[in-house]
Amino acid sequence: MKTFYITTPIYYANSLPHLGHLYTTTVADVLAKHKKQRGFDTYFLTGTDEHGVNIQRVAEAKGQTPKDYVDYISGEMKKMFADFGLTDYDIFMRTTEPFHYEAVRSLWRKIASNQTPKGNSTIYKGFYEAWFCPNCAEFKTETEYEIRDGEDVPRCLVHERPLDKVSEESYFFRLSDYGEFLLEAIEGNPILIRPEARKNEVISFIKSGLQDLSISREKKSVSWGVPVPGDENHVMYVWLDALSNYITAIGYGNEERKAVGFEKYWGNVTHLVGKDILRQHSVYWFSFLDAAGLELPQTIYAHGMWLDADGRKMGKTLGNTIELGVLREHFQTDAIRYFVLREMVFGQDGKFGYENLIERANADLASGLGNLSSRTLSMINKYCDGAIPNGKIAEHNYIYAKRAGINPDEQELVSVLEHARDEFLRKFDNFEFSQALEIVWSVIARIDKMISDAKPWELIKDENQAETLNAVLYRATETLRWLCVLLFPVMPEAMKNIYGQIGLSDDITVINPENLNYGELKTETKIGETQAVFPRLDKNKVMSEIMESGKLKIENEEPKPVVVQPTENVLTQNPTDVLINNQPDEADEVENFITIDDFLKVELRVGEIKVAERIPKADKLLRFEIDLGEEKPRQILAGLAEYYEPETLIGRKVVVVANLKPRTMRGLESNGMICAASLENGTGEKPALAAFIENVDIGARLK
RNA sequence: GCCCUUGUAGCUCAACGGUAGAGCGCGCGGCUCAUAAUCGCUCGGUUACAGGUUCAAAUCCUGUCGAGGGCACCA
Repeated sequence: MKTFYITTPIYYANSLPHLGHLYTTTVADVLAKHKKQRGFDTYFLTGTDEHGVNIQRVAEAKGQTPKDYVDYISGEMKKMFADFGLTDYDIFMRTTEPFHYEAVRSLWRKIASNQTPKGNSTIYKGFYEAWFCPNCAEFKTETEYEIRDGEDVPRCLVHERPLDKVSEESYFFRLSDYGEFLLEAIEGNPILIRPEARKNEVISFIKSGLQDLSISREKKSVSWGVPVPGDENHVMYVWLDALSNYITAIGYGNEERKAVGFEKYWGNVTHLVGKDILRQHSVYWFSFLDAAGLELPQTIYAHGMWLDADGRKMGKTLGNTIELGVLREHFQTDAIRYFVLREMVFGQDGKFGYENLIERANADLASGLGNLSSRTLSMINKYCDGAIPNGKIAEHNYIYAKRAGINPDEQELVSVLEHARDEFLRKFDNFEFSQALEIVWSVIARIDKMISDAKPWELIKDENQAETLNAVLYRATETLRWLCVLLFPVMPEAMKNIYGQIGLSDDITVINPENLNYGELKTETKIGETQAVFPRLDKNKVMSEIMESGKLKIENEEPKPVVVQPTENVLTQNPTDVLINNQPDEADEVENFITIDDFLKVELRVGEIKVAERIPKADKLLRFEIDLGEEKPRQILAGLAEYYEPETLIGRKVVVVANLKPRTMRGLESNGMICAASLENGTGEKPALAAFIENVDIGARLK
């Protein structure tokens, strides 16, 4: 039997679930359901990565044991998955499972017993150097210390005291011997790393030279991890422990999971990862696997990140994150699933805004698929006593069918459906979900058009058209049946629902779309009770509710959690090697202060508007000449034309960013920026110019 | 500084080197089975710019500019 093994990253258990977790897991769930339908023996892994110094520290800060803490986080993750219907995973992997300890230790031994492609030992003991703050009693990472001008020794950000350079014993993996092996494996295989652009990045990273990788820490500095076999003074450090979950979960190196079937699944694994952890999943993971004498994965696919509706990165500070609570409260799970697959070109970054989601749900689901189902079934109720009519047209009635604009031969529709189905599957197999869905929607449009052309509500009045009417309704319903099967993995609940409304009761989860045959929908089948599957959303109403809940949330916000940055290995040169995770998480976002120096870079000055006028053919721009106490007034352009009459601004004193890089707009150079309070919540309210209550001198600097 | 990707309609995206299309949105008209739905029509493009190769370029090559990303460097 063909097998398919799909994994999400195991999410690092140091922060609560967010959109990135939901997204990757959703895609994996869709793929798993799809492959199951198509007869694959499918295995779906997700879970949490639960070791490491970060978790140890967060737990300590909360006065918990690390185990209690990761139990809590993984519990939250499972709850979130359940909230969004993501319950079909075969294992929720946790690296704290005893079987994983056993297996990863066995993997370590296996690797250690082998040699690198260049005949060296794979693992050796060395030293790595790190900066240690005695006051904190902790090693400090790049993000936790600063190097001041003219100083060599970094200072702890907490105590501002110079750090000690401490040399610590560590085991290293001889990654530097694997460059050629990796290049050969990756360059020659077009589907090993996808998409192509990411593959190129990995290749160029490898070509720039690989350094050996520290894979352990002394137990005295990091205790929360898997002990190194044969040296209980060390625990494994991050990657070897975390990545290996993909094999330990299916039975590598342990008895407990053996029954799952490492042999049958491993050759057919697809790893979904965020682009931020691709390198670890390729360079490190492939090398570990080779060192253990194991096959490489079939495909590792790096997907993009979700940006906000304006294309900016999401973050706490910008307040533009998508809140899972809001999604759950206001949107159908199936609509979210559809949206994330339809809206993002898989592999590229995508934009996620509540408004876009509402628009998609209304246009494609409510008006599109939902309405087609609704109009078709309601006509069957009205015109055919609620039973699927016969779709055949007798030859002597062809003339009437043609008169109604209907091709008497259903073969034309059959080829359309078959072609759409084949293309859909082809795109799906190639991870082109967005395009696959587009194809399905072109079929919906076609059936809508068929109905409009045939006008069943008129056919019913003409007894010569009885067969035409039946054929139209049969064709529409049979198409719906096909669409339910195709779309089931994407929108499982809704498609089951429509499938049931058509009057079908077999198990849609195992209907292979490849085997769909036109005409298998049985005449005389009684259709089920019809109901709207996709509710239409009132955009304004939903948006204002979301805004309201957003405000409430900010008021009730808990104090910020302790900031913990990932610990880095100082010797390896990859400070950005963050843990298994994807999407920016809260812990990364908390610290976002600027220094006084940063602020002083911005030269804010008081200026008086001398001239203000509209610019021909520019709807938004106004041209100003503003006196900043310089030789002559500056020309500054600002997008205020929609909100202010230029005349009313003359003589006003405003705050100007005086050292902004000049920029040309509408052919005019702008030498600064006028400061105004802007309401960026999309309500279109007018901005307010910054002003002073007291009298101020022109040119005065603000600081 | 080096490298990768990308630039097509207001927006999101298509288009083996062969007549630039679709969806959404906008405007007009039709229809009533349906969830203010749906159907038709219209509007919308010098394919970022400049060269080159070719019978033919959105597509291939070179350069410029813009966007995103990776690495290095700096902080």
